[in-house]
Amino acid sequence: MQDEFICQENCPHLSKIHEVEVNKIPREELQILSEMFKLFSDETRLRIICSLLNTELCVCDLCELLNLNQSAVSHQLQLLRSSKLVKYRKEGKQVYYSLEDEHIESIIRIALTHMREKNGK
Amino acid sequence: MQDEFICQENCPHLSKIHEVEVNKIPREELQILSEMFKLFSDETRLRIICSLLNTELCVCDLCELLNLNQSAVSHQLQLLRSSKLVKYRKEGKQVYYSLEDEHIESIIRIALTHMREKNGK
DNA sequence: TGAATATATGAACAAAAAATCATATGTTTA
DNA sequence: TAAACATATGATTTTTTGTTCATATATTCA
Repeated sequence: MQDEFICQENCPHLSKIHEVEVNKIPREELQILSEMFKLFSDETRLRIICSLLNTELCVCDLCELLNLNQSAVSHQLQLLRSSKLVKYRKEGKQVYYSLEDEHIESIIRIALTHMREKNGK
Repeated sequence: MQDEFICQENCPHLSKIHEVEVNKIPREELQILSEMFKLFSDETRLRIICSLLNTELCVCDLCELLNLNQSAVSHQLQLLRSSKLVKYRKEGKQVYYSLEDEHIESIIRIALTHMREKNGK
């Protein structure tokens, strides 16, 4: 994982590097962040999240909406749950899922804006 | 990928499902979005992105900062480039990378806020 | 022009994650 | 309490993704 070969001349730019070092977000936070983004990075999970933007839904609704089998949906919900992106409540046989908070919607909205600017017509 | 078994009784909730269907973000957009989030989902790439939050850096600076070899960094930059998250300019032998726009910083900031609320002490 | 430098990239390998399958758990109702 | 139903979960297989190694490209400078 380590390198032997590193630039020598005017590169690397030591003062810049120092500045970035000083202002950097702690490594542990970045690790948690990357795990969070990982949850948004799978299309199935993203579809689940977006389906929950305006309403709560039970597992079965999600299967129907996403045209996926129950096991796949439950496995993904498990991941979303354990990272606190969704919460759930039980009612009889059913389990209703909803988004944990409003940040999630904000993130989706901004990402959409960026995406439409960059990739949109 | 498909299911034989789908809930039958009061579930699925047809009117809810219909509402979600109507308001849903188009599938192709979600696919692009998920690819974008995928770029944020790897810790190495996230470290690259965050290093670029306030300044442009050349490949070699990034190697030094992240303590990674040049090939690994270049491969990740290639991904970030092809999804238009970073741009670059060449100056002599060096190539300077910077973030494409401000949305990227916004996304990081909001995600950080969410994360600190949920996981912070 | 040839050597040194900075970066890019193809291929191979290793690690991680998603889907599937089988089955378990927990709730309702006949 | 047994059957039906809704969901969860462990194990396995398949697919994706990241890193490394080797090498290619492009720029500078002697």
